[in-house]
Amino acid sequence: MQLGELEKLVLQHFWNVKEADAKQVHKVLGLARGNSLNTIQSTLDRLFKKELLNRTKQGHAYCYSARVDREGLIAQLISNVTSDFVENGENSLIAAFSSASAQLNDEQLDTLEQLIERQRKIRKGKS
Amino acid sequence: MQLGELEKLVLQHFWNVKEADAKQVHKVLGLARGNSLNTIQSTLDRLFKKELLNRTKQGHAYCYSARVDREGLIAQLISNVTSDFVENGENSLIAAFSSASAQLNDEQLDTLEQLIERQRKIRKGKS
DNA sequence: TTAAAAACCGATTGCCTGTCGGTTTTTAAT
DNA sequence: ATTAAAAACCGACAGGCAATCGGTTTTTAA
Repeated sequence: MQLGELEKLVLQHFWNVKEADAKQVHKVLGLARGNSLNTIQSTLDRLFKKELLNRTKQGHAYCYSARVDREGLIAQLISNVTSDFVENGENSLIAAFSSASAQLNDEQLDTLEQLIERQRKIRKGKS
Repeated sequence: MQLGELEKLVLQHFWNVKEADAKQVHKVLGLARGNSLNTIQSTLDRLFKKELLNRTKQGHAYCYSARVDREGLIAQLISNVTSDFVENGENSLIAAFSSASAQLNDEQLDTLEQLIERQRKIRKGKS
């Protein structure tokens, strides 16, 4: 799934703003870029159809909100873009990590290990 | 940078085959898919321009070979697709992992930790 | 020298995002 | 209920890119 520039801007907007209708998004993003309200509406609709935004009829207009957070979208994008190069059963994130681990610095390696430990503890607590 | 289906197939081909000219690629990939030799040539040319394949005049025809290995390409694709969503200095893999860690099973968590350890050892050896 | 092989060029199709104009539907005020 | 405004919806077009290939030029080698 390909994301255009405006789509990316809109997604990032909803990571700051919780919820907004087309008019509000247009005021914040569209005017600065010279987009018409219709363009914003189309973009919101496309993102909704891509299941990246939620929407509900809020009285007059659709009220949109993020359906995935930033980390979730990143995970999804990585999965999409790498899936054709990953064996069956292999997890794309892990494959990606074995591809890119050399680019991480020591500190980031530590961070990742801490995240793993945290996840393990969560599971112990749940079982 | 967007990769089409045929482009992906060609790249994977060159991770198996070391080097080949258009005719050879066509014989292996193109005929099965019903692609003309010209289509294969165009695709090889595009991949060359994208700097994903090398080529050298080998007597009669260009001889193509992979310029990036699988891991390198995966790393590059991840970087491309996530760059608009990660802060400077932040690594997209770590951001993605913090979102997706809950979806990994225990075994995959182990695998990841082993990969981290392996990377650390590589660095010790180098320093 | 020349026929074959390969590269190169240009055109077309199909898909996707961005872009809106115009029409229909919904909402709310009178 | 009527109606004007607001919003959604529909359809169209431009621009970019992959896929596709026919046809022409260039290169190679017999």
